[in-house]
Amino acid sequence: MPKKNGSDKRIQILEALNRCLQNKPFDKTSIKEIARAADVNHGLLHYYFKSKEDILIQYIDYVIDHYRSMVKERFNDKELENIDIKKLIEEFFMFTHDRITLDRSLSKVFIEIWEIAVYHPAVKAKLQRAYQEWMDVLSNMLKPLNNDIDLSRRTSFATVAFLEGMALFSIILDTDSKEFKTILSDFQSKIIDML
Amino acid sequence: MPKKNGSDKRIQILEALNRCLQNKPFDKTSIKEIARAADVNHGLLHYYFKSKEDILIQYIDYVIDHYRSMVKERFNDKELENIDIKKLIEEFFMFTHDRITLDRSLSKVFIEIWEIAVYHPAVKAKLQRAYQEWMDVLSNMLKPLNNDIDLSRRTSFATVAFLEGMALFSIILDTDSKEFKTILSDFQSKIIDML
Amino acid sequence: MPKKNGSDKRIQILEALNRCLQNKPFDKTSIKEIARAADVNHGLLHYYFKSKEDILIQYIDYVIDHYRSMVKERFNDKELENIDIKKLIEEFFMFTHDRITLDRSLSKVFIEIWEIAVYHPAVKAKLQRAYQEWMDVLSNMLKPLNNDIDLSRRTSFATVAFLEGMALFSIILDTDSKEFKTILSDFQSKIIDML
Amino acid sequence: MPKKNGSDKRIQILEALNRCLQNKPFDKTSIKEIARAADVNHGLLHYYFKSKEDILIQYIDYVIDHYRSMVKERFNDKELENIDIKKLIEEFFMFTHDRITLDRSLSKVFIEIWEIAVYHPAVKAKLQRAYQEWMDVLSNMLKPLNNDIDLSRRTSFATVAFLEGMALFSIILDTDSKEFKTILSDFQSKIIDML
DNA sequence: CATGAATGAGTTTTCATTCAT
DNA sequence: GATGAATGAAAACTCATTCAT
Repeated sequence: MPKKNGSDKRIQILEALNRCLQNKPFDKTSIKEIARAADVNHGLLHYYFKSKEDILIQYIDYVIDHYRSMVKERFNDKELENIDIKKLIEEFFMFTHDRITLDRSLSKVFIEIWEIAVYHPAVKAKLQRAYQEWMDVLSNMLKPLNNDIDLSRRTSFATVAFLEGMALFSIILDTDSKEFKTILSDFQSKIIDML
Repeated sequence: MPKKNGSDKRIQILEALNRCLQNKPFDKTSIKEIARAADVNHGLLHYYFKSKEDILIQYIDYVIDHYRSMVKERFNDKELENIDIKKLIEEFFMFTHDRITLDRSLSKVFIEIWEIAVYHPAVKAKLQRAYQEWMDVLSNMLKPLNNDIDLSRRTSFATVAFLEGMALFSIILDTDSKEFKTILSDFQSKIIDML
Repeated sequence: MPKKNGSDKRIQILEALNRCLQNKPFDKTSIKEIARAADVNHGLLHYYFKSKEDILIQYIDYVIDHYRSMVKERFNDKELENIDIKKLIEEFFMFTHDRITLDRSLSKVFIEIWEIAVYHPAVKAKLQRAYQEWMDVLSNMLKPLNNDIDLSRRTSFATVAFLEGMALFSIILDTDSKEFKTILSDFQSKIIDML
Repeated sequence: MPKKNGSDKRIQILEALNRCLQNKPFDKTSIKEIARAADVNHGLLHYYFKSKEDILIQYIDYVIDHYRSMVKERFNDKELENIDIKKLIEEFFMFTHDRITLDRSLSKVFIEIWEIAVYHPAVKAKLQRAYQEWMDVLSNMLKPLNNDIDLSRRTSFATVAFLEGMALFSIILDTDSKEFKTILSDFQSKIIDML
């Protein structure tokens, strides 16, 4: 669904918030700052959103949906059905690394969302659903290789946990980028080998 | 006159903050709330700490030091020198799982600290040091097994990333506790096997 | 839509401060008191001014500009060019006495501004400029009478110092008003005679 | 009355306040700052003084008494009775210029006291008494020269006003020190000539 | 839809003052 | 006389939210 640029002030505001979150946590970002970043009048934010919290919720939905649809587009296609499963998993990892784990701007935002989720049940539920989906996609790929549903599920869980840990460390630790990628792909090949 | 009562008001306040952080993020916790939780007058917080931020910084130091010393006590002992290295690593994982990864109250706090670190260079630096130490301890244990410093370092990095991802998921996902522990110990044995 | 009402809230607030300063020094006047005197919500003061200090600075500018323009209007006119110089000086003193030195409300405010200037370089600079202008106007009037620039400048300096001392005493000492005016006009005639 | 150094904590505190007032107005100087400057515990200030305001009042008394006694010592002596009156007045001006008008630290403090006096009747009364005494001393010197009590009083009033205006300008305007002294002594000789 | 003035609750912080030891 | 912990009132300032235009 290509958004006609500027046609939707709502999206414009959510993207402004995304930019703001690169510099400050949500709680320290005022509605006026978001408005300024979105280049709209601050009063207008209350026309499109019923409260500051509502902006946050819609923003989180927006981010999660964005990545959910990215994954869906790439891996739910029919054409993938005939592909070699190991190759598919490899592609999945490549995609995940490049588009998610190594996207620093996204990782920053996710650390923020984690923290919000800890204290905010509705946000927590959203995250749970998103992670569940992610694990399910991976789990379904692993199943054919070992024919053990539980093991596949546990392996997916561990893998996603590892990836999120790596996303965290990509922001918190100032690790050399080459080293970081080596660790990521080492792990990936070990997972594949193990199966 | 030994200052027996009142001498530990500082700790009392930091522990009150720890309790507060189980319910609310730091930014939404007012100084008066911390004071109430610590059962002291709110003005006193500014007697012991120069600002709200100072409370946070001292709290983070307190938490990190607490765990650092726990690890130091357990694994820097001479007696460990003669122990079987595989057994030592196993013990290290058991310790880490029980005292850190599975401590939900601690994990909650750490998600909060991660978020703060993203936007706060001094806090980030503290985290970096703590994680580095943790990785170094593990790395030093792995080295004798594979004689490859770089591999040991990367394995430690991946392991700690995985553990932090698991800590995150212990809070964010409502996973069955048994399943969670299984994933944790599966991973541990795979690591050990690999070496 | 011409902003007729509300457009002058800024002036309204500065004039409220002027009234407040008749009763209390600036530091003892709270923002809420100024707001009450201006009959506006206290939050609004932070909408029009970025801080309490900013109110003060803008107030001082307002006061100084007010008097500067009063003097400019009266003495920078072309028509003055042909007038008898002694008469002009006489008029200048009359104007100064009536509109400045004998304006008790203004003198009160100026004593406050002096004190602030002592510790506040930016305010000090504003005062310096204002006094310099005042001395220059007078100096330019005296010059034709004695053809000595330095003497004119020194006489102006002394005169303005005297007038400010008198303004101070009009507030601090409870001198009989008639006596006070006599001293003022005695001095004026002596200055004129001397030249 | 030589004060045995350190024997009188009260004086020690008042002199600390004097030092503080070189940097900050009284209202912005905290009791703890005064205590630190006096090198005494801040709780002690409330032993020697009943409130912060009491420190201020006693300080003002202390300053005024100090200068009153300086003048008294110098000009109330019998030996002055036989001296040439013009010479005496000259000495009086010299003394005043050197010890009061040109004492920048004192002038700073006096600007502060003026401002306090504006809003504080008791302080105002103290200042009135001090200025009255000063004018009386001068007036009594001038009387023999013109045999007009009223004129002498008015001349004294004007002279002291001028001197205080000059003290003000010595702090507020950054006038060249030589020029400043010239203005001061020019004025002095004109006064003397006039009589 | 858009604007920006207005509101008022809530936050951190300061600090004179008290008081037990 | 000293000390320094403790108290609580009051201050400046922020900001989400409302609303008239």
